This record gives sequence, structure tokens and C-alpha cells, in this order.
Amino acid sequence: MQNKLPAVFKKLYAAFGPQHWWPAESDFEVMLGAILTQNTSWSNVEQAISNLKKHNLLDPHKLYALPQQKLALLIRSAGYYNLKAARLKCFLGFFLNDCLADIPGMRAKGAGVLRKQLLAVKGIGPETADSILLYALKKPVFVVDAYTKRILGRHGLVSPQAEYHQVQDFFMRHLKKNVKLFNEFHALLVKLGKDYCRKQNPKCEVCPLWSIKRA
DNA sequence: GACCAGGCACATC
DNA sequence: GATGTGCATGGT
Repeated sequence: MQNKLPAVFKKLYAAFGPQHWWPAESDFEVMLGAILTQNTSWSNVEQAISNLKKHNLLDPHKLYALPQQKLALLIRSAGYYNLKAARLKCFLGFFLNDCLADIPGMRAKGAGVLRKQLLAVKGIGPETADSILLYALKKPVFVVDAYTKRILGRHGLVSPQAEYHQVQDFFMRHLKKNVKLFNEFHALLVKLGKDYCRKQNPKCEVCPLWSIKRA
């Protein structure tokens, strides 16, 4: 199949402009947000993060020292709060003990090695790992989420049943490996998904990609 | 009140 | 390997 991805990116960027992702004040905050946003709308995550900030707890050592039940209540607004408190604790253990909270040091490792290590942390799956790799550690890894799959499936670019790594491969094969491009492209896909490609009630007839589907 | 959101782990077949 | 289920709040 002909490579339509550059045209897709162009249309999305023309329609929506830069998305300024990931919305966070630090790379550590990106990592927390990546876990908190699992199957959850970002507005709920924002409340949880601002709650942590309000209590001056946006710090790996302080969070790791905090009893899990207290952490759970602080991130309540993000949903699945007991589960996510446990997942954050697992990640913090990895971040502090295995990585020594050294983000430049993590960045010096290869993306493949890091991805494997992240996936070994309980509660971190492919999307969360890749979000951390791309948005916090600036590695050229494409993030695939529910919107990305749905949009590409509906537009016939991948099979609707395609698995995570197949969709990811599709992007990585057809695009230059570029952090800025991967960052903006994924953010634009989420923007498109929110505005035009909801599960039910999609607005296909006014979707900026409609002409590409028909082409 | 129903539906959905920037997933993941685990059980069962 | 595929499919189903629990986890939970807040916005529309």
C-alpha cells in the first residue's frame, strides 16, 4: 500500500496545529501521568496530579515513602485509584532502585533495553512504556493508543483487529524516526480521536481525514 | 442514567 | 492464542 502517513500528518497539523505534548512540568511528571492516564480521561488525571502538587508530593522519594493507601486517596480522581497506587509504587521502586532516579542516565541507554525493563514493571504495558520512552526520555518510539488504532482502522490504513506492535510497526516503517514528529503525530491523533472519532457518534463527514479515506 | 475515557493483569477455555 | 473480566472516577 502507498504510504499515506505523511499526508495524514500534514492534514492533521494543518487542521489543529501544534499540540504541545506532553502537558507536564517535568519528565518525572510525564512518567506519573503516563500511568495515571491508563484508560482514563486526561482531565481526571490533571486533578490527581495537581492534588499531588498541592501536597508537595511530586517527588519520587516522597511518593515512594508514602503509604500506598494514602497515595491511593490522593490520586482518587484518576479512577482505579487502588490499582494505580500499586502501579505507581512498582514504577517508583524501579525508578529509584534500578535507575537511581537518574533520567539523563536512563536516556543514555538504548530504547530497546529500556523498553524491556519498563515492560517488566508490573502495571506498565506497551502504551505506558512507549509514552515514557517518547515523552519523558525523548526516544523515537511511536505511541499507539485506542484512538490511534480506531482512527487507522476506520480509515483502512491497518486492519481493525491489528495488534499494538503491528500498528506501531506501521508508523515506524513509514516515517522517519524523529522524536518531534512522533510526539506531534500521536498528540494530533488523540486530538482527532477526541473531536471526530469517538467510539459511538463519530463525525466522519466533517473529519479532516475524510478526503484521505476516500482517496 | 448510560456511555466513555490517552490500559493492564489475570483467569479461563 | 483468543476472549472475558475487574479495576473507578468525572465529564457529556
